[in-house]
Amino acid sequence: MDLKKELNNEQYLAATHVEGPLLILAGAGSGKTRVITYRIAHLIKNCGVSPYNILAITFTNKAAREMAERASFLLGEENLYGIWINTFHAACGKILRRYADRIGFSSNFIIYDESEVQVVLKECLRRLNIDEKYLDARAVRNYISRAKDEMISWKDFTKTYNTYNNHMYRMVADVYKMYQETLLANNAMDFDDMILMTIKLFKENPDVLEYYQEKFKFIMVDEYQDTNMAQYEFVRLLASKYKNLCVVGDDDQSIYGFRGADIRNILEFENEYHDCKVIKLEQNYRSTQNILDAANKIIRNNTERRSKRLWTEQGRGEPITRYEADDHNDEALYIVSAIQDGVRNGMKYSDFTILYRINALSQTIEKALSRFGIPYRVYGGLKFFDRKEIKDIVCYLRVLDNPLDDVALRRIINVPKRGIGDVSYNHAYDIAMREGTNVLNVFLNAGNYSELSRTATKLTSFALKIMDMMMKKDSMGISEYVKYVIYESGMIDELKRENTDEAESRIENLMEFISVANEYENEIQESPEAESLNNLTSFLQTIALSTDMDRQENEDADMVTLMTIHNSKGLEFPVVFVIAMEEGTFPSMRAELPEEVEEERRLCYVAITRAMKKLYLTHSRLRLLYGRTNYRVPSRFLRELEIGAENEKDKSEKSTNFRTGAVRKGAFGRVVNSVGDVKALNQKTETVSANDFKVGDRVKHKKFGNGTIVKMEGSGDKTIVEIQFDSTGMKRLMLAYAKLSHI
DNA sequence: CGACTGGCCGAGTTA
DNA sequence: CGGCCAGTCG
Repeated sequence: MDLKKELNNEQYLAATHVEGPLLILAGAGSGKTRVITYRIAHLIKNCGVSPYNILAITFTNKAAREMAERASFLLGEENLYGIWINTFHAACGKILRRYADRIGFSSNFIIYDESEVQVVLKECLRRLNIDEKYLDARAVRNYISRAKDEMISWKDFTKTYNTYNNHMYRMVADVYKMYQETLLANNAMDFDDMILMTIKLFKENPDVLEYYQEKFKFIMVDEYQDTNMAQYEFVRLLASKYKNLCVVGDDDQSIYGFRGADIRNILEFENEYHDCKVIKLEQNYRSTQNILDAANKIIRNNTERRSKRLWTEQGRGEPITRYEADDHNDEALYIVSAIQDGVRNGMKYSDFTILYRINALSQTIEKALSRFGIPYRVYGGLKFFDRKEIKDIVCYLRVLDNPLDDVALRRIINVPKRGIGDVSYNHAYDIAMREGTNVLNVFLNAGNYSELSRTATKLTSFALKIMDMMMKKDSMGISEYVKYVIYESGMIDELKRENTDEAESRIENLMEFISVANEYENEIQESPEAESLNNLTSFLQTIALSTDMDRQENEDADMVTLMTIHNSKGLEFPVVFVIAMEEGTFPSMRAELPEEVEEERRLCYVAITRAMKKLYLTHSRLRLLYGRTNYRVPSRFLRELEIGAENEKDKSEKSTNFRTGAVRKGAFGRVVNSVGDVKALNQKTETVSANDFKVGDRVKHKKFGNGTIVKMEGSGDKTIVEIQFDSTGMKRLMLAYAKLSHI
């Protein structure tokens, strides 16, 4: 490991900084993960620091995993034994499990996801007689979450807002209080609480804080610009003894203001730690100069930032292409053809990524991709762990882990349908409260209560089934047990009886969940610090902190990727499409204040800097969104980028090769795109005319093989042919792009 | 008492 | 266009 050789000068200075605070301002693509991992390696190998004394914090599991992989590549896994490379939430989770009793929780506490939080809040609103029309659960959730980001407890909240005597805030304060009491009573925390409870633990238990301060003599925080006040405080407490704190971030990539990220944490790091060293990484190893120019052009419109300018030793590369579509379908078809052209020229599907501001925009693209047989995967949207069947099985496991988990119990009480509903549950809940026992216990003895007489038999047999499953808990491994519960619960039988495509896919998801459990088992075996907790508890915690991005299902599969810009942060792709660059969508119509628009602009900066070789920016004059078709105005970001729209007439030609950025007179009257590859322009294939084909013709397609045209729609460039292929079935293709030939 | 259906309202980014 | 709730049917 020759640091001098493998790092540039700034990277080297950052990686070899050992003691005292260090701020690394790392521009997009400047090799920041590289610097962190080399610094870890340097500390351990050259400075004699024990891995046990190192804490590295990231925001996503994916980033944590990548960092751990790269560090063990440098040092070998055996030399990392005892290091913590975790997300904020996972690190706090580990600490809290160990000391939960010090703050009034038991160590198998559960983490509520957003939908469970909503359920609890709705219940609170109902009990407080607050009309949801005036104050709904969503709004309350926002108030509470923002308060928690700033470490404002319900007591503080009440105090502060009492002085304003504002009716709305008073109500929020009441809900906040009841919400926290409910969580505590259920031995549950929300995501925000995990950080807050750890801070509380530290503040109330100096011995615990001291222990972790000593343990984590060296602390590193990735994506520091995304920290909120609570996370800042967590880090500050841990680092306050040795001050060996290294934070890495980029103020230009701060895009989580809406969840409380406070950009001041990074902008004011130097004031907070005044003897700190600051290193800027500006050399970019990811993108071409054209892409970086665009990024610089966009971000210079922001005022609240530290100056930074990305540069590269790579050449100018491909010009950036802007495409103005007629409508959302046209936009999708343009992307499809650009991808098909790229693939025809030797690129892989996995080289292409489509980024958008909001999840709803993936719909049209998905339809077009599947229509043309292009493999793709969508991150986000309806997430795996949000699917009904997955939540159901998770709730089964939660009840089996902790029979007092009423929220989970309520969810599975009628899954599969067994004729028990809310009314029975509520009766049982009241009885349990009255008698100081738990709901499951009441179910078991349902025959003794007149309120439950009608459903008593069903309730008792359900409770017995749960008890039966509980007995088997310790006799098998996690994945085996998960499988057992999935079948034993009757979920599979019910789905099989439904016999629909949807049920089929739910069964597949449940099977996939078994492999999630399987993966967990494998990871646990590799993990140095085998958890002392029982397997089920720890498995449940792990999946509570998992997201879609973390499931590495055939990661190297050759597929086009679709995701929101937020999800794309930290990733890179050869070809990037940023779609729906229109006012109201990007920037969002909700961004009104100047600082909100600046955050949108940073988001645009993030999107642009994901691209390595080629960047497409698309927008449409018409778009169907939320069930309405509207006229759209091009995004102000396109104007700031000074890239004119492509000429409509050239659509079919231009799509024949992805290298044809070409010079075009733009909508803003300026010629900006640099000249494309002339050779590539000349390589374009001759345009296919609709007149060359008719229904019934036998044709050949490069990918799908031989087939028969069964239908033709539209005319000219827009002709769509439906072909029954001999081996691959029915496909609908754009004639202009399908490159068909007669046989 | 629970299941099912129709109508209405709302529509962002996330660990 | 879709999720959720209220009202009605079984």
